[in-house]
Amino acid sequence: MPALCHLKPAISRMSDDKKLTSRAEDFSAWYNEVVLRAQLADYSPVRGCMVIRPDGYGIWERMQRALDDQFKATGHRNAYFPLLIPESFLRKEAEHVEGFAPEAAVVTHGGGKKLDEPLVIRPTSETIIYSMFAKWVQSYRDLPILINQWANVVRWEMRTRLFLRTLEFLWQEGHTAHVTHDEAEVETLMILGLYRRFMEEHMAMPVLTGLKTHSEKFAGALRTYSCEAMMQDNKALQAGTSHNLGQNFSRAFELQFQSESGGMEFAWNTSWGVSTRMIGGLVMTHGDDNGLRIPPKLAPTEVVIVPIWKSDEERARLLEAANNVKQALTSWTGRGHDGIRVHVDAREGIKPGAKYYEWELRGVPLRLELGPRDLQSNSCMVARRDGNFIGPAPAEVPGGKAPSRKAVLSLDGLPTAINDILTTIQSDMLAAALARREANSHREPMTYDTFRELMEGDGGFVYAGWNGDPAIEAKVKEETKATIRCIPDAEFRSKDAPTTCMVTGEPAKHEVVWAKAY
RNA sequence: CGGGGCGUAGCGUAGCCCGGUAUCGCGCCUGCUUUGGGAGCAGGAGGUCGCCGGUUCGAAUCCGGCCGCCCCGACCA
Repeated sequence: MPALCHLKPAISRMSDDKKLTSRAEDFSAWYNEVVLRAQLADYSPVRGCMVIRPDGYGIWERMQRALDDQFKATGHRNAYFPLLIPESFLRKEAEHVEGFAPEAAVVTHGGGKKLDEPLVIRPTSETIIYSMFAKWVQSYRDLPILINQWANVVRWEMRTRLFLRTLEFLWQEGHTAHVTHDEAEVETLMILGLYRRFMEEHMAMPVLTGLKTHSEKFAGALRTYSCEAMMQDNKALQAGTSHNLGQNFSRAFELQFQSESGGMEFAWNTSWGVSTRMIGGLVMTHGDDNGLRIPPKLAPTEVVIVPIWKSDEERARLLEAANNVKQALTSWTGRGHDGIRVHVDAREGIKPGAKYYEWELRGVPLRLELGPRDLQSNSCMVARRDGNFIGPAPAEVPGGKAPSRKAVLSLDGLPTAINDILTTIQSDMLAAALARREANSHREPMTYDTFRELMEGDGGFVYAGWNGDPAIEAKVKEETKATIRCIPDAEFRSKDAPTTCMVTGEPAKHEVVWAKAY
């Protein structure tokens, strides 16, 4: 089928070279190679769409599970609203149309006939959801409504990147309706905090939270808050958003309720979402020149066991031993009902070293090597994907050679030891990512000239004063490609907050964080 | 939509200027020897050279048209 000829990834020097393009050499080529070769995703026959492969989807499933538990714990329930939305719905909220009309995919035909009214494939579901809420709400007693849905959405983007920006992507969108503005604001901020904790604790990806400026907020929202992460090329990735929608959609869809005092009032709404884009963030936060590194909590496979044998007799013995170790780990109850997720690489005809490289590329946090000598001593060799020592670093090695980063662990009590190491990896990854972000954040007094040089060079996050004028924001974007990522929440602000606007020298209205962004 | 580049095996490519049905590497399959950091040797499978048309005895190669993809500029989780 000639139509499939464009499926070739646009990547140079991939197959004839076992090594990845390095991050320093070409960060975006590196990213594409990691995503493809770690088998997270592949290109689809349709431009801008992607297939999420089992290893990528496995990460998504773990993200879903952790988030879904949190949504449920905070009183939300899942529902599902349809993919197709009447085009007229999109038009009912002025800012919303403006924001999404250009990137809407529209269905004009069905059943072989032209439709009376075109249907839009949801770019987001505010319109259909609040129109339904309007049917379900009569009284303040019906509020709040706390709904979440896991769904796919379509936005006809011009330039696409695997996971970061595709025409179709998977996400979760929460939609709530409340009696008061303040209650909606509390919900918006609660979810923002929930996202932040998820990104730190599960993704090991530090984020700063804050308020979006008017030009960067969601079309149709009163206020948008976001989580912003720093990738290894020092660009910002907006990893999650939480919106206080005010009464904009309530008014558009007549979502009214009778209040305690008997009058009719419009409900106050929030919406919030995170998407498969987070997987791209994970790759660009933790990956190295050997490939992917997945934090244990999100890794579909936490431990890979590579048995080593020479003869057939040894092979049988080692495979049995490997499976016994796997059994001990998967059935371990030390962290509740979920055992440790283990894979035994029993493939023949591939040397152990080749397997090591492959599992490192694919990001498995911990590798366990099991050979005849280990069996003899009732132990195994363990290596951390993040390259850190297991236990304290050896003080010195004779001959000045680099000390081995593998450690010998006894097979007795192995699950506990492995679990401890996984926990350490998880926290070390967060600490490393946090240190990297801080090392590339600039809180020193900054002139606009210095800022421009910085944005032409290494980039990073720049904390600076802003007079609050959208025209200045636009000018900086025009001149440097950097945008205001957010007006940071209190805990992220500088101790000595800038008092003047970086560009005009006028009194600063806010301290803001500037960066180039994905 | 403007500017640039490219479509040859699963992937990366040579050949194209100077027409004679296709090169090499990686991967894949089989066998033997290997297996504690990317194995070696031998054999093998796999391509209507993006599509349509033209020139020609003959087109991957020359000519025309079309399609698609990638990169750079105006939008975005």
